[in-house]
Amino acid sequence: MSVMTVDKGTALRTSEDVSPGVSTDFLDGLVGYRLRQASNSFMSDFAASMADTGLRAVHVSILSVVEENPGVRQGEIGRALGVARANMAPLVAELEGMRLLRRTTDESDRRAVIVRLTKAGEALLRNCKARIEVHERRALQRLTRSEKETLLRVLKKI
Amino acid sequence: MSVMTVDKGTALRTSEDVSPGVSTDFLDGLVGYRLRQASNSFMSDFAASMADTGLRAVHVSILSVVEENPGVRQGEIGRALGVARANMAPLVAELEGMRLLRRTTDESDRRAVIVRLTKAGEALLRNCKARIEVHERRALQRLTRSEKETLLRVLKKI
DNA sequence: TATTGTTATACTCTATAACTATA
DNA sequence: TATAGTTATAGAGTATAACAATA
Repeated sequence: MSVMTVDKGTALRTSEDVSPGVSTDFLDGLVGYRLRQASNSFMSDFAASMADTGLRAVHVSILSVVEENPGVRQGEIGRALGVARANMAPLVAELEGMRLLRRTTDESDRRAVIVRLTKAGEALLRNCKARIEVHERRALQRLTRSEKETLLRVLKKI
Repeated sequence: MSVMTVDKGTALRTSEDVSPGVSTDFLDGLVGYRLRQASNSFMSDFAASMADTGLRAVHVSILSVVEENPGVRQGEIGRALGVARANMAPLVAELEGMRLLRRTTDESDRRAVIVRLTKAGEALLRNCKARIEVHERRALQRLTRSEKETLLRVLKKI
């Protein structure tokens, strides 16, 4: 690269492997920026490891909530996960289409839909959980046990 | 848009006041899940505090990189931020349309576009940085100084 | 009237392919 | 041929409004 910009002084550059010529010092000091970078890299890597199942992260989240709360109402799943009701409908329909869960009317409140895993849903969720454990270990392998615990605890407070 | 003040914003929503009746124990133990929850809540809160400027987070990131690297090429900004070239074009065009930066052809390589902030861009970026400082302090007010430092350091390693 | 779920819609973010103009 | 930028497009995530059935 032949074009040089004006000397910016004594800007220390840590180990940045992306675009070594460009400074991002202000952004690097922001928790919000780092949080989004880490989350995006984590999630895209996870999505790749789940590709052959046909499930995305949100599908696995739903299956996990249904497993822990058999007979939970669809709206409760959405509230627990922060997914709007309008977006829960197609997601749950997809999972039902894959025969991973069944939806039935709640007879004590016929507005509500009750959700339960099928055997296939339980089996696939078990498989996904194993992948998730592998992925978390791999993605966090550069962190000490203490750092992982601190990270989880601190993220809960944000 | 004339004089811009720093907004104090609305109440923060933490991850602790969602659906107490539904168990999410498995997800709660996953760093990937907590990371995404924290990042989403952080970013949506930040977006709200920026709404009246007409800028989104990615716009501010671009302005910040241009400020730190006057005369940087458009493609370099994208590489530094992890934004694909195809997506940089409309983003930079938006900022140019707001008269926050100017694009000129690099005469030493006429394929490339060189970007510089206008006075209005410098002024609005200063305002945005003040908002960001307020937002980071408020979003992380429950963390100790040591926790913030650990969080930043650990996020860099993911 | 309020709530559950559904449909339609829209905007952002991300990613890819095809194109131009320069190198 | 390769690179910088542009345009078009598509999938995923997120959000709101309008609606039907039920409470």
